[in-house]
Amino acid sequence: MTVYTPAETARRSGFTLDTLRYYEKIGLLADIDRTRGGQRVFTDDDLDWLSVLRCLRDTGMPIAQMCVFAEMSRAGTETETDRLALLRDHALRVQEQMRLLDQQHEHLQGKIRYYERRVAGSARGETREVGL
Amino acid sequence: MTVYTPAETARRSGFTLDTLRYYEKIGLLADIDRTRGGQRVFTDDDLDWLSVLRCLRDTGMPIAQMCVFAEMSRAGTETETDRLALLRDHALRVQEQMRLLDQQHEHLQGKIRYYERRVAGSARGETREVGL
DNA sequence: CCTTGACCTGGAGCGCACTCCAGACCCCAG
DNA sequence: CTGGGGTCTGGAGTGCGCTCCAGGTCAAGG
Repeated sequence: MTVYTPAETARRSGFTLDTLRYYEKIGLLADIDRTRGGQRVFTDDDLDWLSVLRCLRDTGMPIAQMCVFAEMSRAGTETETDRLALLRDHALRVQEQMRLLDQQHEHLQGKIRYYERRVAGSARGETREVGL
Repeated sequence: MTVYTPAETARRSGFTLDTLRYYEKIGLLADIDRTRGGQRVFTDDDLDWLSVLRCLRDTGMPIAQMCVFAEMSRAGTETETDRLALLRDHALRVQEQMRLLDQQHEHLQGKIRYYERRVAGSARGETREVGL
């Protein structure tokens, strides 16, 4: 069974070491193995869990809710329907986020085209900007 | 020419009144008209500009960079190529953001399907979770 | 053994983007 | 003309998610 040093785990997960320690402190990461001396030892399972945390974080879930999810994951199989509900709920918000991002990206592209026309125009000595 | 009260502008732009004042204070909003008494009066042009700010904000541009863009927009036509460059640059980041969000949304859907199988399974008395 | 770089803890500090507040002023419906 | 809700300013405060630090311990190569 492969294990990883803190630094290696940071590298692989994309979280800083400080963030990993922080996540453990607030209960997002539980039961991390230690050496006799007290240094953390991460496993592949830990990396898998970290990839879930990264997914939730990158999709904008607040840490408080991640803690709820982590807590439920520790609790046992009877929380699975709740976990499912939480994830479905979150997925809806993510979809809304994607919709908005797409829409604003369109707006941005429109602005860019506007400036492209202006810049091309001014090369030919044309004039002033008005509004959007 | 239509004008709007602060409250109406807040409603239409989706920013709070406090945020509008904050934006004016830091220079994202300049030359806002006032009544004799000193109260703000917003125009359609202001609303257009606010929709640009909203676009940039919603796509994750830091306020500092929005200030740069606002500054350039005030400066005159000779900054237009720079404005274009800034927006193109930002659009690239937005595309990367969309790519990541899409990918993590996939990950999330995978998790959801996993729990759907588990929940369906446990209804038939099956057993324990392992890993992802 | 010794060095030296990685790692530990608890707790303070930070950067961002607002958000709230006190105390005063404005303005319009009645 | 008055009442009350909307708005003003300057400045302090908030919440989030880390990030940094001091002062010490650990562990692997030479």
